[in-house]
Amino acid sequence: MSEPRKLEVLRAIVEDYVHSREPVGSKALVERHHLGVSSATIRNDMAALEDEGLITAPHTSAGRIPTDKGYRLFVDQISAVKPLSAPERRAIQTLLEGADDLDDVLDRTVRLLSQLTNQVAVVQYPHLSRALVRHIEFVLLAPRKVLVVLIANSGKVEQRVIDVGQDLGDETVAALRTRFLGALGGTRLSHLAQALPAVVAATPHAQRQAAHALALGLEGLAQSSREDRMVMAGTANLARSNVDFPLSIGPVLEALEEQVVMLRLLSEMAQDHRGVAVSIGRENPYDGLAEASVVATGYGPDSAAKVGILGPTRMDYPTTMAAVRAVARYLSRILGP
Amino acid sequence: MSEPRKLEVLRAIVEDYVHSREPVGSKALVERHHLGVSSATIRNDMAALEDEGLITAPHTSAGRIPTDKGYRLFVDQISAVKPLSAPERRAIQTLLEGADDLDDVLDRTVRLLSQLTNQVAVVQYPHLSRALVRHIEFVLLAPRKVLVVLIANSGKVEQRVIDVGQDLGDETVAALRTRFLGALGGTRLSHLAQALPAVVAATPHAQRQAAHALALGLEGLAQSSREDRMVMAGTANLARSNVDFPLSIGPVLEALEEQVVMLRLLSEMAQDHRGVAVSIGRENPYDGLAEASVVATGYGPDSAAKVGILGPTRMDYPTTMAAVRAVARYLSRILGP
DNA sequence: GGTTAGCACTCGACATGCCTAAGTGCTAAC
DNA sequence: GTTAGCACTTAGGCATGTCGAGTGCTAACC
Repeated sequence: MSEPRKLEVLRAIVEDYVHSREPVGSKALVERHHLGVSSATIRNDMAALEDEGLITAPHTSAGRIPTDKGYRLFVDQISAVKPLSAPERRAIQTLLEGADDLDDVLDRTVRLLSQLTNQVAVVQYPHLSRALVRHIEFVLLAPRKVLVVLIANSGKVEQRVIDVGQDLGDETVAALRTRFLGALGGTRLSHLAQALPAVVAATPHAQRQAAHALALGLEGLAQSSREDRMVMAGTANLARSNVDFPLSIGPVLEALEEQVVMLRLLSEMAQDHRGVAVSIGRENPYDGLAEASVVATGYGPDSAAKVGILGPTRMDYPTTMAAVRAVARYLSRILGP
Repeated sequence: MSEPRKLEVLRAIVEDYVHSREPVGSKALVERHHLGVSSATIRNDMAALEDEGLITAPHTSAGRIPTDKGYRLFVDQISAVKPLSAPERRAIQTLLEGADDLDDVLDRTVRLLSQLTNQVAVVQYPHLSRALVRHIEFVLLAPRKVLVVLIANSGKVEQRVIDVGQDLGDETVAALRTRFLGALGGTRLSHLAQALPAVVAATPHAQRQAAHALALGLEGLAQSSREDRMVMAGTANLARSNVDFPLSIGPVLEALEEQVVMLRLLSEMAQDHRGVAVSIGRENPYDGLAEASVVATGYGPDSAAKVGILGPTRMDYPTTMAAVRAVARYLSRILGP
């Protein structure tokens, strides 16, 4: 029994099953692939693969389907990343280049990626720890409520309403704004937290409380903007692949809606040597995704922000990985300097 | 055959069917409701109701289920809005009062509403045609790219990157900003479009092109912020009520994802005398929602922005309508002055 | 030792036939 | 206008039988 052929059999099983959605048997295998041996031999190989936990039979007399472990081996050792077709590349390029806004870019990206892969696409907002403070604005909404706006030179705008804890007038707010902006304009967002105490300390005693509240607000904005939001598209694709989620797509939708879950998942995934991270079935920390796989990769500076897709474990990994990687590259280029 | 009893029969059918999800027959009807007549009489009434297109039989020997038209009559004439339970009221109040940010308020609102009704909840961002221009900021990102930020006194911030069509320096941008802000600060957003040409006309000839582009950008922001975004929660509820969407929930998810569709739908719905708008099944202009109903109402000033839910036509309308109305009221109160 | 042919066995998928329960529509009597 | 009774329709459950795909095992083969 030769090792290489066993891997070849696994590859064939994965490919056929992904293609047909039906358990694949030994006979069909020798017919569709020219393996050079008889079905009986394949049966022996399959029994070995089953012993190793790489494939499993849904019931006694059915073909085999890959397990999570089988997919993992397939992704890690067997599959080659398929290059995208020329039209696909062109579509990515033209579509993404038409965008102006950051929101617009990300929106187009997820739509594109979901269409390309027929899965749910997600993209995380880019981090901006490297960005500089471009502008700070305080807007008095009510005597004690101030809208704090932080504009970074990267083009990102963050805002939040905070309670300053004391009544303020328009002039005071304007003065505070000038003070903060003068001291902090041009500061790196990542250094904002260290620079803030000095500004607060320098304010007149009467405004100290408000200044403190405002500083906290700004710090929160700089912080939260790091890994806050994500955009999503193509949830309807989940419904189409209804059959692939035996129980229901409910838990999957819940996971997608709980952005915290998805963001943690994305950030915890480690990219492999080819620059793409894959998390398969029960490898996912979240139970609702036990029958789903996530394919993701980083983009932008440090590849810190993530873009990826989510679909059933039974997916075409090589093609999907290629699409995710290609989109991430174009995205990096567009957002790059 | 008495008219009042016929309506009573329809009411009973709707209530039983919503409760049991099974076609309801004449015999079960007289047992569960004390109608004071025999099943044969009910059968005659049901035949009449079927002739009028208010109910229908899935197959020859099954009970009847309400048609869209039947639900419509039920909602319009028969049902009484159920008041919420005291705990529910308290939950709404405490949950919504803990919020600070506008984003936060809307986010909590949809989550709450989706839990309350077990449906998908949507809420549209409040309009700000009445709001005033609080601040305008131009940030030079690249020689020809400027980030335009419009801050309204309502606390809403809109942003967009535009191509100004000519190379600009930092000083020029600062000058333009001062010019625009000076001329437009305090203007109503709804009057912005009228006020802009004068500002453009007053700029030096060398900056005219950029000023024009910036004006267009600002106009777009004031415009788009009207009915731009919406927030959504509870899509997982769709999966739970799988059975109620015979074909698939795919088209429904598509509609929800195409925010334009939902926003138009919401804004086109007319509220009835009780202040709630209901759109049932095929009444919806969008084909994908042929088996869904939308219950919505306005909130905030002029009730211009909408909040509501989407679910299967087979839903508990009275309770749902009560929940939507209650949440809208609390929302108005929180966002009010 | 690895490979192959052959065979008994298992089990899901499908078709058939039968029966029951639910519900209807109609008619004739009240 | 209401009711009782009855013939009729049909979905769904259940038992049964058949078919085909696929497996595991054994014995023979290279």
